Amino acid sequence: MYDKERAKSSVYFTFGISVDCVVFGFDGSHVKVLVIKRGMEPYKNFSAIPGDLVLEREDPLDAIKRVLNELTGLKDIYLEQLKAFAGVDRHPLGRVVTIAYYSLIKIDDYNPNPSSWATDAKWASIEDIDEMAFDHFEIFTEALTRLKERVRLKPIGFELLPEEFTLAQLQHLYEKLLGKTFDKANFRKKILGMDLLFPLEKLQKAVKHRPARMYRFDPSRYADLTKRNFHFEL
Amino acid sequence: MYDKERAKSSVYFTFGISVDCVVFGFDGSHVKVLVIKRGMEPYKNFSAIPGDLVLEREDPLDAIKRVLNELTGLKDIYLEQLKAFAGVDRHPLGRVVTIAYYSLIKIDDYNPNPSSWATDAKWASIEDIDEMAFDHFEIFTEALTRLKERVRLKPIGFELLPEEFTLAQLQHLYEKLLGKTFDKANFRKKILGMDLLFPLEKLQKAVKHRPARMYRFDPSRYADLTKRNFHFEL
DNA sequence: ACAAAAGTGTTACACGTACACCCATGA
DNA sequence: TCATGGGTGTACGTGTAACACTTTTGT
Repeated sequence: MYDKERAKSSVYFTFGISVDCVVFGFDGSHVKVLVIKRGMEPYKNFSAIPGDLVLEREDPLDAIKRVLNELTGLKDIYLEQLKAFAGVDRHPLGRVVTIAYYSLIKIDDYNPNPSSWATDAKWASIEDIDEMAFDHFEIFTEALTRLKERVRLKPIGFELLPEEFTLAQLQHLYEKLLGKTFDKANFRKKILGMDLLFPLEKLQKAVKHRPARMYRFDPSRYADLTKRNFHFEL
Repeated sequence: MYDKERAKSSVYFTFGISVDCVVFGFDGSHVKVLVIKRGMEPYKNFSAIPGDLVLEREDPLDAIKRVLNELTGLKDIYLEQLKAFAGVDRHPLGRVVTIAYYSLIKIDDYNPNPSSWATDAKWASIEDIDEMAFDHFEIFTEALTRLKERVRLKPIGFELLPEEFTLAQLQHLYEKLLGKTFDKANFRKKILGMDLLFPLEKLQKAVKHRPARMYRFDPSRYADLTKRNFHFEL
């Protein structure tokens, strides 16, 4: 994305604002991040976080929504600002202030389609990330840390699952995210006890064992509970 | 602090980076914020958060440390970035990206001295803050929200107390910060059970009741425990 | 009938809550 | 000796941890 800078006036190089977004997904087994492969110098062939420069009269939040929409075709994605990265020499071609976001998407909603877009994006497991262009590895690391903190205190894990999911899927997600295991029975009791999940009649299909019940997160229920001084915690 | 912009070249107005810091303190009874009174338009006579423009080749973290040092004379203050505020029209004189921080200081270390500095800064109780210049009220609100979250999960409350403090002071602080009351006996058991506080021989003095024991937070102890997978939580 | 995962019940124990009580100091 | 807040012990209930067990499906 920074490649575009080359085409722009040098005013942007002396002082640019960009937005980058760490996009998380979950494929049922691993927590994933969306990375793109840079096609140009600097950092040619390095992995990078998707992003773009912010236009002169553009709100950064609009800018990052634009980037995400162009990349994935999705709207109304869960999105939160992480922090700004603004060191003097983070970009070799001139000073750039980057406002970093992270977002959570349902992985089924976006399959990187190599032919659809110029940048080739793909999902990478978070354990496999090692080096990245610029200070993107640092951004990724901080985003992951923040996600781990947030997911314990806010019911945002559901953003990474399909609309309808089983409790086993949910448990698996939390186990991967928090890096520990839960007892099945206790996990169910705790999460169902919160009264945040709406049980559906629908059952899992085409599994070679007893099919699990599907659930749906009920945001209005959560809003109600919040007013009554309820605090999600896992 | 924005007043300085007037003296600078218009390049900064078309695109400036500034740093602002929400400085918290605790006087034993109330959580306080350091506010300055603006002496010039725009927002003349409004309260504002201390801050300044970032120089062309200055790291924002250095910039905010500079501002805090100029204002309070202190160094090595607890400091954390909140987030960036970068809306297009937040500043009437031109686009400014503000990186907001918050910091915690021991209130005894800084008494606003009206004669010592041009800007007159003073401590205000967080309940009394209502309106501020620019979007500073929003910045303040978000900083406070973040502080409330952080203080539950990280042992940073001590940054707001003197080096040596009593358990009653600590309890009071948490009660004001989290907006609830704790049972004295249970609070002590919990906090002392964490093994983070070093009990001193010293006792409280000149109080007209039984003097309380003084404690000191032990950061090295905390570092140790963290390695053993301990997680602070209150 | 078997494997595999869903789903439930039971018990022991740790921890939070509530509250009563004693202690040390200044006036 | 009284008022004030420091400091501690205990009893009770709730919630978490551990684990065994039953259920339902596909092969």
